Amino acid sequence: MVSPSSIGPAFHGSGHAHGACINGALARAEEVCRRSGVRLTPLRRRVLALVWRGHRAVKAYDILAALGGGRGAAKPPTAYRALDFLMAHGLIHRIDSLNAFVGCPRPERGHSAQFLICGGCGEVSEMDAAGIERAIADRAADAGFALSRKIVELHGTCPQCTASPPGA
Amino acid sequence: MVSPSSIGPAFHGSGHAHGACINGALARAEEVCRRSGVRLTPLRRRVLALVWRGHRAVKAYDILAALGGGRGAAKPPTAYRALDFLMAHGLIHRIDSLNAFVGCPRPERGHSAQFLICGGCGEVSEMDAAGIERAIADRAADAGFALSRKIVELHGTCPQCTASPPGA
DNA sequence: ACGCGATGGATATAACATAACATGCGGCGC
DNA sequence: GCGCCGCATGTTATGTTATATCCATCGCGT
Repeated sequence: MVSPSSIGPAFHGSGHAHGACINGALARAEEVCRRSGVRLTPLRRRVLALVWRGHRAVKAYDILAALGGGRGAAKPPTAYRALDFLMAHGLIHRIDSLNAFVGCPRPERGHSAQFLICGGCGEVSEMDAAGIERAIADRAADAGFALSRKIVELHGTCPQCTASPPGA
Repeated sequence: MVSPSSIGPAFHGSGHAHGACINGALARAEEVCRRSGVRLTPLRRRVLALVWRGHRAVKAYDILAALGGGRGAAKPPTAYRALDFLMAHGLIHRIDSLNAFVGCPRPERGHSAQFLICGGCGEVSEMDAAGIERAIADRAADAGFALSRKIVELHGTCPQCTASPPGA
């Protein structure tokens, strides 16, 4: 194992038992909401599960389509409201460079994260790298700039895709 | 001059002679295009000047509106094509978290930049901080991740706005 | 004149996001 | 029980951002 004690930029590849990821995420979400005294309603739970369908970033309109396919189709605000709630409670993150959302593996901790985004398989891995945080904080301090939101989205190719590209 | 040898996270505040910024940017752009053997057409030049109207990020549809106000209004592809060209040649950057574009003060150098974005005045300052770059490269290497595009967008409040908030 | 590539115009539509208002439903005081 | 309140969701409409596709034009080499 590369990074035992951090979130770790571990890419999952194609063959892992993903059900455990989803169930774990839902359980952590229940706990977070219980502690904050807010309600993880069935709709919000469904949306969270949809975001956790994989380790890729999911688009709002894909959520929407999955919520209500046919006639009684869900409308955009339904999805966006649930997503806003989940973001407000740190259960998901928005990836601005993709206009998409990804589940947070550590919702318990208020954190500012960095993301590795593989252009091959689409997988998004969340890090909490102290070195990057520190470098950013130092440079902002030099500039007299008071930081609020730090966006670090790193695009590239994950180890698995470097070894065996998806197209090959 | 505040930061003689670096790009410097210098915020300009409200009172500086901005014409020089625009003219300088246009002159650098001419030079970059000349060297690359591509054409800075009148349209592209106009769009670049519009992006440089200030040190804030500018939205594509604001460009569009400025291009053709009335009946013979410019159409979206006109603006996006010019913006794509300017980005391809490093003359402007896209700020993903704002869906907007900002002029690059150093188009000569291929660089990967970080941005400080003030929520008070809207000013965007470009940095090229070696420490941040290094921390990111190190962490990506640890993860076996091959970087291509690095997005670092830091939201907060600039020194001027910290001292005297725009609303006050 | 002819072909060719680059440029930009025109039309249409896709993709992403929010405003404003209506409805349902559960808790709570009384 | 009843009225009221607040939250969550549904509904309608619209605003914002971006792209696909096809076509007209222009400069240029031959």
